[in-house]
Amino acid sequence: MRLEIQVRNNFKSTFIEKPQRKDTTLAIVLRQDAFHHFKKGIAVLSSVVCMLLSQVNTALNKCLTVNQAKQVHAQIIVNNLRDLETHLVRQLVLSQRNFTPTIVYYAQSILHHAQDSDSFSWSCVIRSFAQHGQFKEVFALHVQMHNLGLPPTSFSISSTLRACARIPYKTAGVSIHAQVHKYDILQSVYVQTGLQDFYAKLGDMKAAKKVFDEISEKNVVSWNSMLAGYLKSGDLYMARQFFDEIPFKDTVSWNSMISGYARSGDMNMALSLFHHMPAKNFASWNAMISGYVECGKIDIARSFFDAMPQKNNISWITMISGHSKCGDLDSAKILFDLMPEKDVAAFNAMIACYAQNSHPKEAIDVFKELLERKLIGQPDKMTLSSIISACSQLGDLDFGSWIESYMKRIGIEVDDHLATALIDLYAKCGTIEKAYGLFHGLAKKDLVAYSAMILGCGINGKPHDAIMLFEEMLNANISPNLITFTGILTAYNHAGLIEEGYQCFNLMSKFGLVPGADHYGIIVDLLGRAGRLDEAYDLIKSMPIAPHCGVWGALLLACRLHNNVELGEVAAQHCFNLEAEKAGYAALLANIYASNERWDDVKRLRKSVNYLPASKIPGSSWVESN
DNA sequence: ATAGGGTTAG
Repeated sequence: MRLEIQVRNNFKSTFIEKPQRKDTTLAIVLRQDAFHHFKKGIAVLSSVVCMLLSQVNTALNKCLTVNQAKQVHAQIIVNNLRDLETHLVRQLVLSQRNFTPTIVYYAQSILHHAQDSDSFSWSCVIRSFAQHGQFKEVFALHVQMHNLGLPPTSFSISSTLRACARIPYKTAGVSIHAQVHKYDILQSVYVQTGLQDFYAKLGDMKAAKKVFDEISEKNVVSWNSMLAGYLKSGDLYMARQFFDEIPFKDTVSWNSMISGYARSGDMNMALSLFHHMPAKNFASWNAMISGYVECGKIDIARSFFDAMPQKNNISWITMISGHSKCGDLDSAKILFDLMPEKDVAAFNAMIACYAQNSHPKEAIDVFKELLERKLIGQPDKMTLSSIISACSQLGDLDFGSWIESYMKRIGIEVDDHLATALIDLYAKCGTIEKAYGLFHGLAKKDLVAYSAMILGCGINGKPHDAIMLFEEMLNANISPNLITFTGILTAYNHAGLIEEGYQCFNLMSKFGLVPGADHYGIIVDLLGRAGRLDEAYDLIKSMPIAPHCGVWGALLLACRLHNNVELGEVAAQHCFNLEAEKAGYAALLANIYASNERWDDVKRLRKSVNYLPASKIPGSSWVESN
């Protein structure tokens, strides 16, 4: 009993002296203190536990784990205090940063069996789930609550509407609209705004306008949400008219309009609004930066970034990814290193930067740094998508498998986005059956998924599967892009189907696509392997864009296969001019000379090109043989 | 509690 009082007193003093946000040292001390008592609390009595639960969480700012909740729950049961159960769920849900399936499942199961569950408790949990992006769960909970005969509340409704807008799930939202009338809770501004926002987010501006017009006392949020709807539907003109009608514009209104112009590439209008707006905040500056990044004006973007009086994490991240899009890895890394308080999204931007610019090793290094610095936070779906891509580029299936088990461990569910990354990984590493399995399990097969699978079949000796998938994709009205064609042409190439490949290559223009150097490279390879060297050479000469090393390299390889000296020399010369790393090409050319017994040329080449030892190049044992 | 700015797969 004494201990109980002691805990109470100590704890109260902790709670009264709420940590000041600015004084981090004090806050940390207090938090540790609170945690200490929290542990004691579990051991003492559930009434204390209950008090600690609500107050410790305030002090600790999110730390209740499922295991701790289970301990507390056990105390609650033992002491027959079941009217505390939903309180526990609320605390558990409120204290989470990331919702793992375990937590979701556990929270739901307590809620279902709690004796004190009422509309209010359910609503709290629903709201929490909605705030953390658990939209499917939100809707499921809404239905479960309804089935228990509990009436919805204004804030369970507004949260569920938010979820329906995000999933998006139109019929559900409409049925909630009906429920709103049935339970007569349309009077709540939150519900009205939620409804109007739901329709606006789904692009049904007519319905949104109808709800909007019925709101008797419109606040600025209603106006802004409508504005966002018009902007989302791409109707800039309509949006501008609406914007001009807003009686009391706030910063959000201005920012929305600015980013609308910025997204459509009209930076002049964006800039003029930016100058005219009365008070700018972070988002105003950030919208300008991302607008300039989007239209490729990285220097102007950077000047805005540098001119900002204060930057937040989003400014830094936008700028890092801006440099990344231009392939300027150094600038990106410099900014990343300068960034004062990196969060997971900043790491994601840097990892994606390396992964997308063919530096997979560096991507993994940054990932490892994130894992080591546990305070920053856990990797999320975006981190892992990029990392899987990096593994795939390295062909590192072991690390990839580790990633998969890691995802299970920290409770990240494999969505279509991640599954597509894994398809690519398994396909590139030769585990095509696994890739197929994931592909069939996709909720929605989109362009990226098809492209990954087509390429996977192409490089795994299943050209006919690739062709089938390509047709299936066209039947599903998905238009192929340049990357899809890389995949399908690779398939034709591996199958040695020359005419079909050529036809497919010509098909590209029908989709409004201009073949890139990579596509030419594949066709050159295809023709070249078949011995049609002159045709391949003519194709290169007809290219409207400059051929890169891959194209000339393909020709050179074909010349090696068919021992053609003249074209081989031409191709090799181009390769030498284009790339610093000449050893491989030199070895190929030398092989051609050697096959033709032109030993003097071999020696001359050896002198003129400073190549690496032949052991680096497969199938080049010629060096020692003469 | 409703609104705005960023980071993910081929």
